[in-house]
Amino acid sequence: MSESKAKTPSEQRETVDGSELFSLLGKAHTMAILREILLGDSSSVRFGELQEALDISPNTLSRRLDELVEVGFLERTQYDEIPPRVEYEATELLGALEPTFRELEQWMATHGAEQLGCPE
Amino acid sequence: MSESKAKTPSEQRETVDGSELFSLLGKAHTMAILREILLGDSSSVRFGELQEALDISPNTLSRRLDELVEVGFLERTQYDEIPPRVEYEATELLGALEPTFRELEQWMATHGAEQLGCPE
DNA sequence: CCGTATCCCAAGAGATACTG
DNA sequence: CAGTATCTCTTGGGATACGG
Repeated sequence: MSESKAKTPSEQRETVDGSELFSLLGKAHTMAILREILLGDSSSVRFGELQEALDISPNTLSRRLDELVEVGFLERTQYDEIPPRVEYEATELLGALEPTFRELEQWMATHGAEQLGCPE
Repeated sequence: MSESKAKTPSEQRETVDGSELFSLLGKAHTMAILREILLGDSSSVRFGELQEALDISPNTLSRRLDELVEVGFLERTQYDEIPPRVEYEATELLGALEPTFRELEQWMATHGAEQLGCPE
């Protein structure tokens, strides 16, 4: 079992200011990504999975994931295998927000919004 | 007591889709505005108040308010007086989101974010 | 497989000046 | 007082091609 994981050094700031955070939430695909990870079947997701499920161009998805890691919402784990594998999963920080998240979804369901994320 | 109110006709859609909504939340000053109205002392706010309190240029503030009215978060009431007066207040729709909103604030307080909104 | 590097185009935010 | 009209500048996202 040579797992050989490697968490990205990730210069994650301990403090995140609110404006930055909400601005990130409003960016394209962010909510869809979080939804996939937080409310999806598995607790972790691979790059390709997201790309396929949400139909995002790789550069945009990459940026979004970076940002989410940077604010401390996601944790990136890289497995040194061939072919390469990378998993993203929710941090505790984000986990603490899950109830709120579900509440939001509930609210949306009540008011005619079909689903989160998925611009266009 | 010549009140002479006038609610803006407001072509408010009944259904709002999630992406549009989160995108709006992420736009500059949106959260700050909602915070001011939802968690502020008074339940209604005037244009000038917001402009002063949040330091936003009038055109941007105007756009933001329009959008918030359009998605059904705010209600605009115009008083036909001189000088003109306009009040914005939270709709029931937004009101239903207040617990979630407070939860979010709580979450932020716990994690080092000082305040919502206020970009830069 | 999981990205990065470029280029281009569109949306958005601020400054400023002006109007009902 | 409460906005609108422009204009400009920046940011952001999609497409595509390529790299470890």
